[in-house]
Amino acid sequence: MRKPGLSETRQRILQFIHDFADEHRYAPTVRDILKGCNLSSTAVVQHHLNVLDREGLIDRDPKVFRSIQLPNRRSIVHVPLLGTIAAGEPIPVPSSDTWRDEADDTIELTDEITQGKQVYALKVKGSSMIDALIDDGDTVLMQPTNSADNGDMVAVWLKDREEVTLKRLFQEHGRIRLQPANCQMSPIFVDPANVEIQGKVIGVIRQL
Amino acid sequence: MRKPGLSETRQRILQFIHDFADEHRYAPTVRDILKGCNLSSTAVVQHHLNVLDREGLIDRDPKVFRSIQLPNRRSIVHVPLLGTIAAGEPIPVPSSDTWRDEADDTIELTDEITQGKQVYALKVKGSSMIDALIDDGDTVLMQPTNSADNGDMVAVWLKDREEVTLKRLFQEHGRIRLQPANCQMSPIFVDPANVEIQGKVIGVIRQL
DNA sequence: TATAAAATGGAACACTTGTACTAAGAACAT
DNA sequence: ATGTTCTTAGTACAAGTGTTCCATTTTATA
Repeated sequence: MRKPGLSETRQRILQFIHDFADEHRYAPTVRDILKGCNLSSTAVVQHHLNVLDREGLIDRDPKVFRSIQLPNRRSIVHVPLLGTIAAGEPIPVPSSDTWRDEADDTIELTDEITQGKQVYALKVKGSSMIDALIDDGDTVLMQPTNSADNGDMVAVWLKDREEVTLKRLFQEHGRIRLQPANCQMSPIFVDPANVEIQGKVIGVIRQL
Repeated sequence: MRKPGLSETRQRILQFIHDFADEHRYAPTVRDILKGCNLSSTAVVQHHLNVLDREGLIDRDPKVFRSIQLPNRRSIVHVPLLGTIAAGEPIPVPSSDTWRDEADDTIELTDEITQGKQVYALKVKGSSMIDALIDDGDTVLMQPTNSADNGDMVAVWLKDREEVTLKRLFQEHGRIRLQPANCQMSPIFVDPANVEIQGKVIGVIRQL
């Protein structure tokens, strides 16, 4: 955590900004920092803020009060919950409409979880995804796509069986191997013409 | 989303506050709202803000610029990542020290995921938790406790086998039933003296 | 030790932002 | 119509907040 080459005072200022923002949900002023760090002149704070700014350790918009921000700070993203995923039915695929439709449910995650990607969420219905280590009631985070790299966990629609399944996908000379996440289970092999990739799974969330 | 009994203009103001905060990471001023909502006097904004405040639809600290906040907003919590969980070793149990030790890794989640509870995180090592539908590399969210209600998913240390396992726990007249999350698998029955509850699992996160 | 560089103090100043006052238009019921 | 209430305008002022200047002290460097 401690950055070398950073004076004790500036370290304290950074920490204070962090804690203050955590507590109040808005950034501290120069004078807040002054009191919070036991300094005795706004000029001192000003000086350190300038240095921190120059070194990229804080962001701030001059002309905007209370605009000090710590970079690399996680932000909250609103992930639309577009419906359910079950074995017997194709998954909802987002249109440009559904992305911004505020009327639907959303779950709020940090971008650490979504990895900064544009994702949507589906609630798992039923126990058919057990072999992907996904339980009834879990939430899966999907990235819309029609293609995938080898090894990606994808939601595929198997045309002949008329069912959707979550598996790791591998292209193998003329056929496709679908490998369950549970390593104790066997893969299935299908004809490429028989599979339709509906999205890539980038995460699973289970709340108990 | 749309609150009934809320004038069109005030609705727009709420929406603007939300969007502005999302974009800038700090709250709008009266004059920001003025421009953003195509109004033409600060007094109008002021008036609507007063009404919204009175109705509890916004929070703000008079005397603090840019302090307008929307209530019910998710906030980010820093969950300490205290170590790993594997079959063969007891899990790290947090002390009051480790909670605030900033040197350790943390993951940042919304309180929607942690359900507002005080939790810590463990990284799963190995495939021994497969029957709990938990894979190698998953992150489990734990709540420290020595007791549990029937049906809770807990981390228990089995003294005779010297291993930790994640199961649903049920007290049954003189014995304890440990039920795997995977319903296809059978429960095990153990002597109460043989189990030591190390924590309650309140969530699982998998990133692919 | 001598010198430069960095950090600190105190205070004034300028800009940002919230608030109050007044007046006028719009909606609405009597 | 008439009055009441809600909304919109324009403006001025007060308070919060960032910035600058200069002097002083402390720390680092040769």
